[in-house]
Amino acid sequence: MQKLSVNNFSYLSSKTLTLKIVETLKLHHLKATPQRLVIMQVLSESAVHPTAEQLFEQVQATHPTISLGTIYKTLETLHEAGLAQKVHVADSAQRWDANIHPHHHIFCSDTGEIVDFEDEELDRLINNYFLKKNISNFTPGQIQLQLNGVKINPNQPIKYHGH
Amino acid sequence: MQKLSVNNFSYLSSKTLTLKIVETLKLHHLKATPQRLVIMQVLSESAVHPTAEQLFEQVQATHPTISLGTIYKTLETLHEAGLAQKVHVADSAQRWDANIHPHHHIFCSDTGEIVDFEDEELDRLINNYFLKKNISNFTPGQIQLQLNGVKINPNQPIKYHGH
DNA sequence: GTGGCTGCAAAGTCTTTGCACGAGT
DNA sequence: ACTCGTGCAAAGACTTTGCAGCCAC
Repeated sequence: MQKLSVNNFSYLSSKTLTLKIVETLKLHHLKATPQRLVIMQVLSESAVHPTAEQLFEQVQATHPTISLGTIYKTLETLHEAGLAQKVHVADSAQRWDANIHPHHHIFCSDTGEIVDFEDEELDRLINNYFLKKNISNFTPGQIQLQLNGVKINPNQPIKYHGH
Repeated sequence: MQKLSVNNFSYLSSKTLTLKIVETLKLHHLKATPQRLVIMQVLSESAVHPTAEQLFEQVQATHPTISLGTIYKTLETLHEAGLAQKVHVADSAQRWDANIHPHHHIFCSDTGEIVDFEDEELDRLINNYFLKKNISNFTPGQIQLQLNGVKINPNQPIKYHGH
């Protein structure tokens, strides 16, 4: 089945994004409920890799009746459908990423900030390496790299060449 | 301060390992209590990257009076001293690793198994890459790679060239 | 109409905390 | 002796679950 990433459409207007989300949900045989639409939209427009709780707070601003339980269930459902990724970092509740394209993470241990890092050259490098390296009794899948460190100026964003 | 990894001494007899652990603790100005000795010994001899609970069960076999709370506190203390690493994987409580040498992880999403992966060539490759790549407003530290996948034969261990 | 989804609240799991006592230095 | 560490139990944080009613299809 074709997989559509929710947040590869950030150039779209909010209305068009909603349509795209509806389409994506239907492709995965999931009902396009208003709750799911909001949650997916907020997650896909977020840059912070939010926790369920953070997502809940943001969603509440416009949809105060959506419950925290629904956020949890929806995120798990999206994950099972391959529409959201879990991100695991130190000393934090489960965090979420709408970017389902294989990618890496830069993690600031001071602020807890996570920045997506995507680079073909790096992927080629690592993939070539593991092709040479024989790992027996194991079928490799996604490779995820995490670059830990600290921000120099906490008020400025982390950037990298290619952004 | 010199940092000693607890589990770099697996070739040592149990008695010598204990002495090494005492020495390591004192180096870090931590009291060498029997509880800490057992916990460090069990962790350093474990291959499964155990959770606090799993460690507790193993410790109980020989030291039934050590409490779970002490396991948690001890692990956190060891972590702060740089003597134990946290390992974050999907759908699991916090897991622990006595190997504090920078290294990577192979993770089987079927069995939850984690295998340490250490290779100089890979580290050189990645470090060179990030030296070229300019990431601004960020002081990079440890790079951790996780190779996700599934075991082919669940009853056999995962191995790789160089093991 | 029906099956899947939601809201609610309760329960479950994992982890931290406070405190009095005990032990290592 | 003094300070740090431990055991215990309670509390806290995070997440899942059960179920009745509702809504997208």
